[in-house]
Amino acid sequence: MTRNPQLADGQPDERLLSTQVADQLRHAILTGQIPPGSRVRQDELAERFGASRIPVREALRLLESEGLVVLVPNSGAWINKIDRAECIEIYRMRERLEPLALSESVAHLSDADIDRLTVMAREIQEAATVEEYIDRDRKFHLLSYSRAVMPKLLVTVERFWNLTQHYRRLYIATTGGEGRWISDAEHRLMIEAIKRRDSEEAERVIFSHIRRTRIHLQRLG
Amino acid sequence: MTRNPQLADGQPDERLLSTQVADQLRHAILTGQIPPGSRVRQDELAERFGASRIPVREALRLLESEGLVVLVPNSGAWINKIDRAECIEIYRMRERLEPLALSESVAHLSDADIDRLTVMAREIQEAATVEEYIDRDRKFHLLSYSRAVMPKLLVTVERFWNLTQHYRRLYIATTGGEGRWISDAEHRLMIEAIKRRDSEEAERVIFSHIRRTRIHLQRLG
DNA sequence: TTCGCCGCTATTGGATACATTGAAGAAGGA
DNA sequence: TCCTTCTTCAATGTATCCAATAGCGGCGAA
Repeated sequence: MTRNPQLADGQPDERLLSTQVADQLRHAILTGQIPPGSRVRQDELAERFGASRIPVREALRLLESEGLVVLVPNSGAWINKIDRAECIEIYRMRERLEPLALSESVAHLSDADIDRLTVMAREIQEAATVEEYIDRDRKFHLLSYSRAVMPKLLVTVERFWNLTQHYRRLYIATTGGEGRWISDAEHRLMIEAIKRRDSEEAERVIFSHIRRTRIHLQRLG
Repeated sequence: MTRNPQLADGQPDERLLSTQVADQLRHAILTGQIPPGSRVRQDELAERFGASRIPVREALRLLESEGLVVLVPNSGAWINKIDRAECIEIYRMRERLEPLALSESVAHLSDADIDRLTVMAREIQEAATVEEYIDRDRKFHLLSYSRAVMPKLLVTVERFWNLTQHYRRLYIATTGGEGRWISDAEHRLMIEAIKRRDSEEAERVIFSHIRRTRIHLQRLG
């Protein structure tokens, strides 16, 4: 009754139906299984997950707070179709926050982490499909930030990645081999800076990396 | 049935009980009416707002996503007692994001806005109580950012202000006249930069302003 | 035809009722 | 006395049911 929430680890209890529904829905959205702009009905989701509408509603509320779903009172829920302007805005926030995440992480990344990053960078280069690429790229960058002891920042960054997932897919699809080559080089430069524990240089590299991608997306419009 | 949510303005419909409950609860938390760390029971809130537990639960979920409330499954809800480390972390994110907000706003602030900022800066100086000070200071800074056409960023910044509200109160209470004098000077420098439409200088001033406050709070620990 | 009004229905919002959890306290033994 | 176990119950999680709303279609008039 008086269990201290400050001591509880942040992991939400997966036994709660609402979080299960939210997790599965989030996954379906991020993989494109449910396309942006499509409407989701509470009844349908409830049936799909074998639950009542209550946990479904709470899941939708959660995903709305993450920006993945748009709820219109008394009307319904839609998968958020993020427009170009919103995507650009998020990229500009990423340009400011991710350098901080990386810089705070650099000192705490283990040698094993760095080896892993090196392997992952190569695997990104070798990705054959768009899906493979964005999945590996995501894991690479999130690992590079992961040792920053700034939990709120990490959650925020991951949310931004989720929101721009579809645009990253677009980026990979529209950039030729040239864009891929530049990204791969930036990844290697970042790893080099990390190896030297040069957090300032790492900041600059990741900033440029995000900014360049943002500008590419801006030009597509 | 097919109303496009993208066109709907972002204002949540206040007629929804859950948002009403959330708004009132948020206000009660920010004013310190409900102290950090205290437990909130769904039944109590439901009775207090004359509603059932369903909208109360949704309100709690919303406030949890804003970081104001901590929910522990099958246990209960507490008002988030933000510890010093979390506060510092948020300040470090603010140091990165608010310069962007200000810089994007500078070009769009009207002359009337700038006059208003000038008046507000004076009113902050003249604030007699801590409550007056933090209220005016909050409105001053949020106005300075308000013309940035980056809605997500503005929402994020306001959330961070909400989360650190109690620590700003602490800051004002612990800093002597000296801290006040420096802040006031920084406000004036910021307005001067805005008047010259010098967004880069404005960025530097607001960065230093937040950073100095953060360091003061760190030293208190 | 086209515009506006009105009732219908699908869908969401909220209330009530039931199930489940887990923490405090009682009871029992070592 | 202290520890373990069981019981109990307060509080949350979920299901079901009812109310309210918004959008659609039909109808009629200009």
